Amino acid sequence: MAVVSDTESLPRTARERARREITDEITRVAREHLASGGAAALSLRAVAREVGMVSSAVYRYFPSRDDLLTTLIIDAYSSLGAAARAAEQAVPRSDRMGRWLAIANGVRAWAMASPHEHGLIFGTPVPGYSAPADTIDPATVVPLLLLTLVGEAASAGRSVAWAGRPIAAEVRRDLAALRVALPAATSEPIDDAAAMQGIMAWTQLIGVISFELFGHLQNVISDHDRYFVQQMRNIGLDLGLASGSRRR
Amino acid sequence: MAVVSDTESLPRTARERARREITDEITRVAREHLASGGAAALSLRAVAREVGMVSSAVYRYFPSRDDLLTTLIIDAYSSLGAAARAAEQAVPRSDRMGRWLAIANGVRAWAMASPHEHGLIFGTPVPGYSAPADTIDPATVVPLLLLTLVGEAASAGRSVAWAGRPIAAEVRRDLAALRVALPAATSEPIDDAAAMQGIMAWTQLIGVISFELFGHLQNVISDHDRYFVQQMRNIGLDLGLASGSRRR
DNA sequence: CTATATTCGAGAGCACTGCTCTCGCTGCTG
DNA sequence: CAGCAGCGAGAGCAGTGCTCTCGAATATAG
Repeated sequence: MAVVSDTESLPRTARERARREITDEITRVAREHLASGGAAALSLRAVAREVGMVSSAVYRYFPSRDDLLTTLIIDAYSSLGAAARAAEQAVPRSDRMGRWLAIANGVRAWAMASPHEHGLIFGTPVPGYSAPADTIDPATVVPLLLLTLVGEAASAGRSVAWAGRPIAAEVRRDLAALRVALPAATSEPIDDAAAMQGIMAWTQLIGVISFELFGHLQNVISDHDRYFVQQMRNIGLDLGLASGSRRR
Repeated sequence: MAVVSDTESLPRTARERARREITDEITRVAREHLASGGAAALSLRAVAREVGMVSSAVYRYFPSRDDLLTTLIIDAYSSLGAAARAAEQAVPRSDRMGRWLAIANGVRAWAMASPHEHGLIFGTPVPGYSAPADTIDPATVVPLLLLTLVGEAASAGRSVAWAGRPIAAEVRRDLAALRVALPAATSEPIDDAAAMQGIMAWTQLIGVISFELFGHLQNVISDHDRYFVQQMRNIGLDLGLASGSRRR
């Protein structure tokens, strides 16, 4: 008798197996519909039709359309996190600027390949919906990657461009709480200025991509590829990720 | 016979007068619905009911729901631009850092007061919708305000933190086209690095607000007010807007 | 001033949505 | 093996955007 955890247990009965398969099938079709039409165009009935069920049957698997969307949101976060991680690991760990640019380009490439997924997690939240607890974990992957990177740079004697600038006590408190969430082994604890600028880099990364994707740079930027890496390289320099000798 | 321009002419007949009033009434009610429920909850039928018409009658004034939304988008941009302008003009023109912070706080205050309007213009674009030409003009108010500010700082001998960093030729071309859009009288033409960092400030401004509004800083930042001005002040410093003597 | 043309509101209707409830069938389990 | 829980189908409800037709009010031309 294999002991299995009560969450994510293996399907024992045929019913459970079928349930899992059908659930997967529904989410798979839903993901396709999301990818082609966006969240607003995601119709539970249309998904049901394509799966070969009547709409009411889908409610055996997802109690509401929003729950289906929540699943897709978690999916999107995971997929994004995986893409960023994969991109980073293709670069030698000593090349911190390269890793930052790899993450940035990875996140952007993911967003361009799945614009509606990007819109789903970084765009306007759906009306009655509030992010359930399941989403906060996969959502932290990329920002944690960035903060780790800044921490490593600090360990290597690099400091952030904002180092030494005064920070309000209340903000320091928030940043302190954030510090403990970092994997302490790989880096020395980052200081407040580094955390501040790390979050700004994260915000800027998503901001630039969203601006491009949502059309806010139309008639301004034509060569989005080059503009993006230009912007990201500058941010990377401010983060203290420059290649070459220490302390510039 | 008063000669009137063919666009925005005064209502001459009773019909035209009524048409204008009813159009305004519809947009007014629609704006209320948008404010309380968001774009997704904006129902043409519900608006019609509240105005006291049957739904098909509304189609005499707006050919589709998306056209109603477009009107609301333009409204939102105008309102945002006015808020930013008003906030800036309450600060003495010589205090550039103060003006930047006023704009930033003004934009944020506007977004907090009208979160759904913010989501409408900076969030996920509505499905089949592509921004009509009417929106691009009011949309440029705030970024132009920022670039002007940076230009003035340059005239005063201040330079941007990214000054001197290399910029790809293709990006320079885009930035050159942007330069001509600026009101040349008030400032000397800004250089590429300044334009680059100006757009980054604009992106960061909206990015931070969107992150706050869309809940991406939950469990990270608790004192959003202070965090925001902290972030904006740092950006302001990088923009070369520091108060005090020149060339720090 | 009258006749014609335009504009407009109402109503019915179509195809679609999310969601609920009931009714049998089927597979699991005591 | 009997009974129970899970499941799919179907009908139905309230709502949506949008179209079309039909009188009535209004503007314009003769």
